[in-house]
Amino acid sequence: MGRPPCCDKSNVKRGLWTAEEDAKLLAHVSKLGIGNWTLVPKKAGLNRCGKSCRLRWTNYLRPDLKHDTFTPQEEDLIINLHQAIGSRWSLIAKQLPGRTDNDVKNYWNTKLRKKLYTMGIDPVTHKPISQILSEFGNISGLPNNHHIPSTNMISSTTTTTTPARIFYNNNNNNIGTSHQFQVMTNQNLFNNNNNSNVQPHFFNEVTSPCSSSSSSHVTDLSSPQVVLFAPPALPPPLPLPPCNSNNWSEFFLGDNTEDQAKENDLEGFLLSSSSSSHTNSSKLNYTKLIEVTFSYEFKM
DNA sequence: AATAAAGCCAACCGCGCAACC
DNA sequence: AGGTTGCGCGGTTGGCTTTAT
Repeated sequence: MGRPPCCDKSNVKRGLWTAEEDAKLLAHVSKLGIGNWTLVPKKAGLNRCGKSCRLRWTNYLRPDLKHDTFTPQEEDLIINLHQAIGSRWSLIAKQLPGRTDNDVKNYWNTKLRKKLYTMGIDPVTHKPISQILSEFGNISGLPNNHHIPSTNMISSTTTTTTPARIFYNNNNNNIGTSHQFQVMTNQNLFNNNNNSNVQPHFFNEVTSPCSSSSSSHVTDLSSPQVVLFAPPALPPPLPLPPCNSNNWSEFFLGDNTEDQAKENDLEGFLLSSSSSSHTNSSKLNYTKLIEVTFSYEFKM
């Protein structure tokens, strides 16, 4: 009963692929195309699991893949989409021609999360870290000013001159408006009389309740050298969907197949908006996506 | 130059769902 | 109808490379 096993896992090679193995797989797929992956290793003369072959092809050998570094436009798009839909890497990758979900995921984990931290933004919620700390103070019964920096001050460990761009949905037809975060070094800070009441603040890592990252990716923010200033009056934060995949399914599926159809609409929207140029259209697409997610948020 | 720490990314793991028998 | 596997996905890890001390 059922399908036959794809391979004998105890007898297949694992680990890094050699150039020879790559050549065999490439030759096989180029000649015969992608069929049943479980049959590929045998036909291609590879001592690998079919699943391993599929991953090698989709993440590395596919001829349409880009192997160069991510462009600033791609970075923007990833950040915006991550804010909108979370870590749904396959959907995000579909918006980036030539990039795989693994590429996007790795780039996010190694570069973009740190970049957002540096800009004083929590990469999970995309809220200013100061706001999270403030909310945490409220939740834990602490007064907002108890060991918490003022709401427009965020500390970080590295220096940068890259402005933070956050898009908020204030549910008032201003979707897509941006706020610039001014990045100041300590030297700038203490030369700035207008901010003389602001003191550098030390705090430990801010963890998200739905962070699923391994501990090896902890970011230490205990030695602030840079202070970020957010606008004094932040617009309402973006309501975020549930964070784990199960909740996402519930989030979309909600009650019945009608919601499933809406999820398909979302995916259809993402696919239809795919473009090799992410300059102006990416922000437009993103704001459209926010509107979609909001319709679900408010339905619950 | 040697060693440790951090960065990076390819590959693996495990899960949910659909397909298959 | 129900057990099993294939596929696709997000999360995690191993190990190589780069950087710092």
